[in-house]
Amino acid sequence: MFLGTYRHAVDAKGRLAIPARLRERLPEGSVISKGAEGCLRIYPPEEWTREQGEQRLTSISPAEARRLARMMFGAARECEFDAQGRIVLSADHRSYAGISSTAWVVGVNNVIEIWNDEDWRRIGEATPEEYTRVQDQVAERRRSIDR
Amino acid sequence: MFLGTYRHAVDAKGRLAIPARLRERLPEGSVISKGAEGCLRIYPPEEWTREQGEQRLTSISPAEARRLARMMFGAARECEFDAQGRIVLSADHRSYAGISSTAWVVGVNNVIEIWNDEDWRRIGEATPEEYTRVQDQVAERRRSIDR
DNA sequence: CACAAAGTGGGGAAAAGTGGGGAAATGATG
DNA sequence: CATCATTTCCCCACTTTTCCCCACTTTGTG
Repeated sequence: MFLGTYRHAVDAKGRLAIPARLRERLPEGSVISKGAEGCLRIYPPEEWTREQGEQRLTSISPAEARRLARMMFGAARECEFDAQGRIVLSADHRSYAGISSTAWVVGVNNVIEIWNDEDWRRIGEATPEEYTRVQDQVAERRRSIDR
Repeated sequence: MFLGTYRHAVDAKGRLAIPARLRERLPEGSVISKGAEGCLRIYPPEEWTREQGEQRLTSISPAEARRLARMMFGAARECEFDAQGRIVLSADHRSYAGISSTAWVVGVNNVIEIWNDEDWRRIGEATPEEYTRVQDQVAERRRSIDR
């Protein structure tokens, strides 16, 4: 389980230190990819497999499957740490997430997300009212699906 | 698993460097052929073998199957690397894929695809909003498969 | 307060990518 | 069959990027 929010520097080489608390739970073979709402996501191996499953492309895959597979796998990279526990964010990933010299690293239960300052501020600094409203929305949605 | 998108130069001799990250997973006997939507595809040996099995022609094969097999196997070549890790794209392959001086090399799980600038931009590049939508599609697809 | 762990920054070696020259192979032509 | 042109591919040189290593700063902890 990944918990907590951390604000770290991204240096001129695009390196970002992953907080030790989170890193110690990230095994070899983790994957970083683009996530919803413009964040980057680090998936531990079993989560990546669960998400992407076996989207194997063959000569007879339907057009929609081809498009999805191209985007999902093309956007991803294996997550490689240097001796200081940093990963290098590719130029593509940085521009997708709007990240320049700092980033927020956030543990979100089963995955780790990486955000730029501005976007994270919008999400992380919710007022009690917003928090309550969102909670109720999720609950409502669950009920309507279970029915 | 092949991951990531890379933009590389294609020189006057039609040579294209395959990114080291992808190349290190490509054994001897890999095959390059034409793919859907105007891309080129590199198949590792086991994927190529699978295609061979699935596309074996018999007396009862439908016309489209015959046509697909002729196109795909007729356009195929063994993938040969020089000492710098480059392959030579044949004139036929380059014109099929509309490739001149640059190309995108994309890891798509079990295969590698090669695209020209314009087509890849259309298929692979996505704003966070588009990407979020595509991800939701993958999730939706999974749910309908699991059911 | 001291020590250890975590995070930050930069220099330099190694690897990856790019481009071109020229020998060898291929094939066309007189 | 000899000659010339063309293509292929092997080799070398150069540039750029990556990543490994070291050192310093900051933070956390006993």
